[in-house]
Amino acid sequence: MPGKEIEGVLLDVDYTGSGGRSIIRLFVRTASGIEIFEDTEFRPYFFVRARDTEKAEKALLGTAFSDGARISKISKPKRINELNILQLEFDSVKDLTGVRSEINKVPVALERFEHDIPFAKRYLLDHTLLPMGSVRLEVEGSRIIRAAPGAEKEEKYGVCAFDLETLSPGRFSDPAKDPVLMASFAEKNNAVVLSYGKKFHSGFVKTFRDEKEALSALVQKLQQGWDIICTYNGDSFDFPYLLERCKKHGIGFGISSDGSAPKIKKKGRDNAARLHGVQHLDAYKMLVFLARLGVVSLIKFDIESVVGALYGETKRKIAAARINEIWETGEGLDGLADYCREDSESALRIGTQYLPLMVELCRIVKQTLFEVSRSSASMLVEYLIMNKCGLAGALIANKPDDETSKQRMLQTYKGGFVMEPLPGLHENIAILDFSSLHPTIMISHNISPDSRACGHEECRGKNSAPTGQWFCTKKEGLLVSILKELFERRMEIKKELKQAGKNSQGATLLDARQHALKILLNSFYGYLGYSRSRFYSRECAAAVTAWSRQYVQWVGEKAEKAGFTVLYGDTDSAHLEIPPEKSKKSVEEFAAGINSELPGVMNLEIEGFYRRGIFVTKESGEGAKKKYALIDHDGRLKIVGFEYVRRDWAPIAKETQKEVIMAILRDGSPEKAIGIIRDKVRLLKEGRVPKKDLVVLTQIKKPLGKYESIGPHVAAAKKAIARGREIDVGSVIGYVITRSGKSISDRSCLEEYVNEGNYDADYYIQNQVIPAVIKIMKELGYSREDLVQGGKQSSIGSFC
DNA sequence: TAATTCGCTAGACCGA
DNA sequence: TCGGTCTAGCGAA
Repeated sequence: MPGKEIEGVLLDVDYTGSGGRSIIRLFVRTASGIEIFEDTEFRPYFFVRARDTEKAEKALLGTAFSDGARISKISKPKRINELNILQLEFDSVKDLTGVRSEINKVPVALERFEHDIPFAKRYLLDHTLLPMGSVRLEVEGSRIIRAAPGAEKEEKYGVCAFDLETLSPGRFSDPAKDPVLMASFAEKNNAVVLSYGKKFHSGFVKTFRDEKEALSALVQKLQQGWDIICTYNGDSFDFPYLLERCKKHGIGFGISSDGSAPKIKKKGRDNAARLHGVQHLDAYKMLVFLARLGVVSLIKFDIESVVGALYGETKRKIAAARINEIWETGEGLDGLADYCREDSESALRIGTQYLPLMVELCRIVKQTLFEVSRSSASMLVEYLIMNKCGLAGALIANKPDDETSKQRMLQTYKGGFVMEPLPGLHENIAILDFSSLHPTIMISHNISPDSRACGHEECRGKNSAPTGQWFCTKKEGLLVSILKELFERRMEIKKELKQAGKNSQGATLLDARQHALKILLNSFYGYLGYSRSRFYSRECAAAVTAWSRQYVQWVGEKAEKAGFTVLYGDTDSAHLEIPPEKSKKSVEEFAAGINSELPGVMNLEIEGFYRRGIFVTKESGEGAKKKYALIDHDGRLKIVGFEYVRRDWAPIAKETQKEVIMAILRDGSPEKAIGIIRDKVRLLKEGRVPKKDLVVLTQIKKPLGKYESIGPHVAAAKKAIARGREIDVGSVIGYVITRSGKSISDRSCLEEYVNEGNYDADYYIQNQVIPAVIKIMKELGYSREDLVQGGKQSSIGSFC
């Protein structure tokens, strides 16, 4: 009897245990809400390799494992193109983990494979299903007969967010004692605050009799069939807190699609609040993930800083003590409600903004939003490799043990080539760079651990890296087959995007798609050299960089021969000075010539043309690498590596540097630059510079006790802790150098304890402003003395 | 259970 | 007190 066809959006996969069997559940959003289907047939399994499979099978069946863990079936896997492999199947995940941990009890040598892949992920891999994408099921009742991916199309998701404010009487809030004061709930175009027992005037506040009623109302809102619930730090705070308060009040907190309450799962070092079906997107975790991928660049991750950095809006912060005060006195309640509402609105805004990108990542790597938003670059690559292994009939290589990965960490290899720049001011510059250098080298030279050092003498002759490693030219490597697919898809999408136009209807989706692909493409090279990689190959990583050095240097040589002056180059780029007799067109022709000689998909593109640029000299007299400033023909500045782009310099120094660069590159006026510097020095000396322009931001990267060298940031942090402030590892602190103390560290103090005007002018002149601009002015023939009020005659002392 | 290497610079630290 | 070395953080690609 044929089953019913169901098509919907796959939100989640998990498993339940009933009667000693683990059963896969799919959460699919259909026209009638989020429905749950079960695949009762799919079993947990892993593989073992044995010299003699028959003996191994007997030995496995004859072994007793603890707690009655048992293998339900042993077979030769159809999936794997390798002999000597057995597939061990289990009734439950519990059986699998029991047997897996005691496999060495079996009296024949067995090597385990794919034993650490969680059951739900296993299901997704084996069925090539796309979470956050369309799925097609054949079902009988709620039982799945067949599951397959559906047609690719744009989906809309129901997204909401919530946030809590809690009481914290003189300490951190404790959910066992301290009530939730108010909760906010945001959905598209609407947000409300739920509170109780107090008088509010704002229309968006709904007031209840007590906490229990208010929280019940929140739970009701969260239960309305959402696809995604956003929080900001809900993994560590809002969900665990709400869970406990609901328990205390006897409120049913069954907001998951199966009616169960959120579960706090251990994930790495911290926790994750896991819902079933409906996806919990912790916008904070997502931003940490995106920051590591380089999608966003954020310093601090508290919501106020994030909103400031992403949207340029100042979001005020109400301190915990103030919240308590407002609640107790009843003064300023509407302000607090406002604040609470903004928090959930911000969580929703952040979540919604990056959702298209996240969804594409989910679909490409075939994992859920919950997993992907809490993952890392290496995990994304790993998911892709696992998917490919499944399709290619290959075993997924095991993770290295700690010892192996430690050993790997000690073995490094040579990276990209960085050319020493020609210091000074230059006019008429073109920057050329290789598009996606590392992935295109890998594709074009078939660099993959499984294609290295093949048996063919011919390949050795035709496709050897400068390191001497060679790669097969007959059979495509596994990583390369993945890269090629990603690369080709991205090219297609970019073409579509170009045709449709940046402001067209589907542009957001297409852009998210190409961005996701780009992120993945760029993650592969690093994964080759990553010590915990399943596909680690230092030889491959080194071959990639060796080829990169060869290509970029070759471009430089060609450019010189073509009559350009190579000013600088870093890893994948060449900065060329175009001589007066040459035109932009000659650069285009040069690039076209290079491209006609490049292998495979490698491509050199013109990044841009610039009117003027400056490279500076180090103290040692060499040209400084990774530091330059350019201005294009429309007056747009590009500042790279300079103090201006560094967070651990004071704004006064950074701003002065930018203005000086502007005066020189835009106006061509060193005199103007001198004037700017003198103005700033004068302001500093007169004590008129506001505190905010003096704050240096630095991250505390390890426990304060572990520092061998006590720098200003560590000193400031220690002093702050002595005053009762809490500073965690990872927090970014802002400090100011004050007047009282001997060393710089003695004089450093956390910004919040410093009064306006209390700063060491000498320090800010000598150690911040002057160093930031002197390198630039020196290129124009000016000395330290020239920066001083009164001109060349003055000594350094005159501005001290 | 954080993809890589290359590079700059500051300020502490330490021994003469 | 000076100068060299090392620790530390951050950025480029």
